[in-house]
Amino acid sequence: MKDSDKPDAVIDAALELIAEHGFHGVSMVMIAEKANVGMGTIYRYFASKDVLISEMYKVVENRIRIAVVNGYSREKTVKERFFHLISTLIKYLIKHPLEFRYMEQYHNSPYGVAFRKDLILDHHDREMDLFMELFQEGVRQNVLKELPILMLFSLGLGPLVSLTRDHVFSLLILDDELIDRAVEACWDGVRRHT
Amino acid sequence: MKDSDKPDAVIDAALELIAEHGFHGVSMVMIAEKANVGMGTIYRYFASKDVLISEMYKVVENRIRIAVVNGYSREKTVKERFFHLISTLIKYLIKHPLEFRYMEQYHNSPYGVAFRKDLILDHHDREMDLFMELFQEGVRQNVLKELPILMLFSLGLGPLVSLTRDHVFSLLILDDELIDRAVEACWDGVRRHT
DNA sequence: AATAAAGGAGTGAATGTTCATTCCGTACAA
DNA sequence: TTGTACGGAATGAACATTCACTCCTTTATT
Repeated sequence: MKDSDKPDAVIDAALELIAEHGFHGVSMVMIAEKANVGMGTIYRYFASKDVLISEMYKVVENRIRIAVVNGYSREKTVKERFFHLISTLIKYLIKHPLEFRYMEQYHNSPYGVAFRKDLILDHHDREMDLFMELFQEGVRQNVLKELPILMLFSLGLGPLVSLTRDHVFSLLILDDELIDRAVEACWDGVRRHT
Repeated sequence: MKDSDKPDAVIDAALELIAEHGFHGVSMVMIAEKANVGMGTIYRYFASKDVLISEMYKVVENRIRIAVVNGYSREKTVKERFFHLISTLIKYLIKHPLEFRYMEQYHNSPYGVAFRKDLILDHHDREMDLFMELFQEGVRQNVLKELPILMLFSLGLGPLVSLTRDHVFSLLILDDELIDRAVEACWDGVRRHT
């Protein structure tokens, strides 16, 4: 065996199980079994279930950031960048439904609440900062509506979450064309109408 | 004592506790204590914790429906109706943050997933139907974008959830003017631009 | 009207189960 | 042989649910 696949195996197993059954529907035994690992092994790498869950968050968040930053250029127009960010994000999440479901659960749990405050108030997250920066620039250029940044954020990203969820739960099938039209609609929501 | 306050007391206590600590952060003992009721009493009215949680959903859903339907008239234009529905909904949820938090948790839990499918596929929910009907009419009149109804739904209501959450967690203060501007922006998202 | 019996709402300690976490034994590497 | 990664049975705490009991109200009986 390589220099320990184990932690990764644990994270992958946990991701799959939690996406399906929720944080509290999944026991450490279930995770250990799915990962083909002993109970004790999990605790060698993660101090507790809570720590495991938080580590998973960081892992997923990082994967998303990497996907989204790829191909992003500060040289492009605000509109182009907006389109790139939103549609890349939707496409990534649709391709990785387990990660999407995991994130959704995390954000809507007691973990997520405290986290959310830090995130936005302390500006610690680089992915978020990308959006902040973009929206700020958009407002400065009179391209976007003159609203609090956080509101632009909700207007631009709120539909994304809802749409992705519908797709993940097969209530709707988002193909590339439909995604484009959705992003166009989000853009209509945030952009300034002369 | 009146003809049994107990079940209501249980629901109110549970609502408060669950909004704060999440489904699994709340034990039946905690609920009983907060409601000033014996453990066994809860089980006289609700067969299990799961049943209690589902009943609570129905109660909250109904309160919301009543608030939203009030003042709604099929005679008004699509735009007027859209504004009425969305802003009434935001205002109600801001006024009842416990109910908002409860609903959010429910929708993002294993309960909510199955539920969500029924809801949309079986058209059983009257509040939802109000939106469906409105969007359908809007598309027919060429007032709204020609997109799947479910997409219009996400575009119109996605930001609402996100905005309300920001307000409830004090990341943003939504006054009436800001709400109006937010709904205006949502409208820009779904409406057809000539 | 006074008294008794029934019925059922309300209670909370006791139960059995589930789970996170621990800890000790095993296997393998150096 | 010593040390390190691993496994999984054992532990104890927390929890949902039950049940035998206590009122208290309503109804029946005299």
